[in-house]
Amino acid sequence: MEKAYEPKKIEDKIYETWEQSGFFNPDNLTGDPYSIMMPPPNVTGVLHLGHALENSLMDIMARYQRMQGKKVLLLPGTDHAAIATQAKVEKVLASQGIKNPRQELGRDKLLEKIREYAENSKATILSQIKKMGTSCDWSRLSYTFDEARSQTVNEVFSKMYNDGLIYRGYRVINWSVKGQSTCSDDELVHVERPAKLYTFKYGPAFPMSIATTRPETKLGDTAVAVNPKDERYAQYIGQTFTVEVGALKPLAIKIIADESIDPQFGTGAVGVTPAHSPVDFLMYEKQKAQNNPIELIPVIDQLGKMTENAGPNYVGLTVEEARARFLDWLKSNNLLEKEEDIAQNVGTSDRFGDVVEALPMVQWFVDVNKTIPGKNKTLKDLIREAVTTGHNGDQNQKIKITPDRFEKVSLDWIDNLRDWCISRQIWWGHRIPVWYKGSEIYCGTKSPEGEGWEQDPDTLDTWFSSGMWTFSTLDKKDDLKTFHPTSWMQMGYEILFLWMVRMILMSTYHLDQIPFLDVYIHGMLRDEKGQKFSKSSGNNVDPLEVIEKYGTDALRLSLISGITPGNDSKFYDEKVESARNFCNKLWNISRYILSSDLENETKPEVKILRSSDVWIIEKFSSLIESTGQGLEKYQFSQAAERLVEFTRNDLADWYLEVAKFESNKEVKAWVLKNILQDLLKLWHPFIPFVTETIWSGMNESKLLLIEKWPERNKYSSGMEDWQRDNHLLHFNKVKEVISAIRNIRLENKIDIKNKITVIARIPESGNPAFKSVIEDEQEIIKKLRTGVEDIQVEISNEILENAYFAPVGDVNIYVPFAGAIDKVAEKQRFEKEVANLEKYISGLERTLGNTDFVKKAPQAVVDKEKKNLKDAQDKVKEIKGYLENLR
RNA sequence: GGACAUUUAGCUCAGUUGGUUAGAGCGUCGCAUUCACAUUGCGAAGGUCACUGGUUCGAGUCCAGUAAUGUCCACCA
Repeated sequence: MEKAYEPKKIEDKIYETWEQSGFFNPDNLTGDPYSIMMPPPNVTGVLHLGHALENSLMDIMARYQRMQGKKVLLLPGTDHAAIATQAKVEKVLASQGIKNPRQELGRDKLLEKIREYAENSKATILSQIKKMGTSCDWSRLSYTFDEARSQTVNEVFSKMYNDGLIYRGYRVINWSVKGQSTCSDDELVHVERPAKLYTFKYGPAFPMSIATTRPETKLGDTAVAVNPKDERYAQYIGQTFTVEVGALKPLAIKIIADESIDPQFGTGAVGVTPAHSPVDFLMYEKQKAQNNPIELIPVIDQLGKMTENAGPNYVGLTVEEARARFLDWLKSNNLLEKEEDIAQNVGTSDRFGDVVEALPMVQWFVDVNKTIPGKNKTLKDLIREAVTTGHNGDQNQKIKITPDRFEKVSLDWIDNLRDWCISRQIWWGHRIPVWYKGSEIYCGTKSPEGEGWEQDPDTLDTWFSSGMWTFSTLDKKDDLKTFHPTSWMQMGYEILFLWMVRMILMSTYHLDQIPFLDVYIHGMLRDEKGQKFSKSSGNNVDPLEVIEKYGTDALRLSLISGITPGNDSKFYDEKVESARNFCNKLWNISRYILSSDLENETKPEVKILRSSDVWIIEKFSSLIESTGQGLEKYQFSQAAERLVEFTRNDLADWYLEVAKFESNKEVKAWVLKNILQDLLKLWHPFIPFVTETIWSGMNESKLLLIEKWPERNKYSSGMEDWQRDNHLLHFNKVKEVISAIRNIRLENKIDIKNKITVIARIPESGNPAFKSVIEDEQEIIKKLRTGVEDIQVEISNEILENAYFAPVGDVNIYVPFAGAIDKVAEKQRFEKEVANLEKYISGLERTLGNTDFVKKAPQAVVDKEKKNLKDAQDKVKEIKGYLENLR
């Protein structure tokens, strides 16, 4: 074995071995099915650290479950990411001089360009996933835009259409002028910006003033809404006033009542523009439902210009120009009353970046509030059910969200859910499976027979297809039956509403099943300063570079260290570095163990186990349990932390050191060999490459990848509890003694090469029998190792006078080394300790003197406290006695 | 405006159902080194657990309020 672990040399080779073994494919595995669908990365570019984190989490679970003997499917894939990809490619093309790609290239050519880009990006992404060591089944690789997935999209669309859950309607939608497409409510990013709030009157005779930040839209006003309880305006409700503001026709403004109007804000009266405000559109619909309709006048078009309706003075102007002109008109007519600066939240298009315009258009919508035929439930109900009572009230079909606080957030979101606009005017995406011929309309999975049918030019919202990811990917024979609902899903909180909820909607509607049993929400990665990673802030980290420098295992371990569900975490070089160091530590531990003589296949007899053996076996046994539990509860960080602690502190620093002086080679061989093998198994899900490499040096033919998870009972020592406890107690004392000796030596600057004379006694033996003199630290370790009696040494009065006394539990050690002892420092040290102890004692006494405590606290707690008190008092007595002698 | 989260050592974070002396890693400082490992080991210093009040025999932990920071949602025109 090399002196240091060098990941670069082996990682690719190992991944290849795994892949060729066929065990990434569940068809080659047996056992209960366990499935994870990889959230498909967008084909807009390369993977970033967030993806690396996700791959680590998923792969840890997949490998752990595989070692549990399950038939594990981790299904990889990519997402065509409709708007995101088209926007990206258009930007690239623009930078190459094709300023207006849609017009200059046309539909087919532009799609060709995007496809080319997407394929490139896909190839890069897939190779990155492999680099991460992700154990996914490449034979089931999926793409949201491939044949099989598109087929499912058409099927589900048609089904929803036939169920009347998808409709085509004229409604106000979010329109990106820049992208020339709609956006759903969830694709908006709200940005705060300074704006001006203008207060004005439509005309001198109009009974009230209104306030607005968008004066130009007022050319399309058809109502003024007031709160019905507002006495100032109650008399006007129901009246219509005709005003002349320069629009094509005079505006008929009806005064309507609406509860949502805040009488305190502005003038308490709101100009209603049904065509250009989602809120106002709601009022428009409400009025219509109450048979008290108001008009709807679009004054802005899809290019962001004023329409004819806006009047001859405004038609063709941009909204900014129209605004200025309208304000001029208000001013010159003395209608503008106030102008104030306010902060305003505007919705911008997530992908194109421009402020969206609210426009009325004919679009396709998913009706979330309509009763599903034959079900007495709406889509909204289905989503709610899945996270509360369970699908159809079945608790086994309830989605568990970790951490659970996201359940509440989801419920709030569901309550506010409005009809989902699913049609987009971009070209990159699934074409809406609807065909028109004259007034005829056809919806189906394939184009209809006959001539003259024309398909709807629009494409579907990308989330419509990704919502089906958990089942559209399972198109192989029996896969759906075997792997759905999927076992576990992980995602960042930022796509909770965009994706998680839509998967629930699609799966419960289409399959009558929840999409996944468990969902784990992870936080976002931030840089050292807590800032988001992004290209624009220049702090982007390329996972491949990190891998190149430190190795994949180090990256994986650092990513999952220090994270807790749902909370953001910071990522920086030092973290990877220490993970890399750890991998190397594990490598060297193995190197050492494998270089020693391990010829023993049989478990040693209980009676020849030393206390250190019992100790490490017990520690390891509980490690098996805690690692498993940690993973079952998705406490990745904690599980890894415990593993590090065991590997580094317990195994390397204590057991291996002490074992160097172990005389019983057979015991050592069995313990070391077995613990090392099983430790590699525990570590494998986290750091697969280094563990597999070490493993391959021990087991020529078999892969660690499919080894069974260690059994705890293999490490039961088979001894009585009291016996085991004695061993553990003893070894803990040994550790204390060794530590104390180290301290003494260090503090007194005793060279390790000097002989230290150590004299110890066991107080409770009552009659200290001193036997031998021990020569140096390593000798001490050896002696201590074999039994307490061995370190009892003869002590003369002469030695006692110069003795250094360190109380360490029940074992007291005297180190006569007169010349080196700084008595003043020692005195201070002990006085401090006494002070601490006394503080502790007085606390305990207060507690124990409290009758309520004795009555109410559990007996075990009281007893423990009593024992603690006695121990502390004894210790103080001893130290005080020593301090007396010191004078 | 609403909701949620966070606040513990210089930094990054643990702290399971309340149990009395609050932990780790990094960093700092000191020390060690023929050893499987300098990608190492040992040790020390460093914290009124944001603040105020409450519940309790007992609060970092539960409750209420305050402050700071962050995130999400939202139709103040």
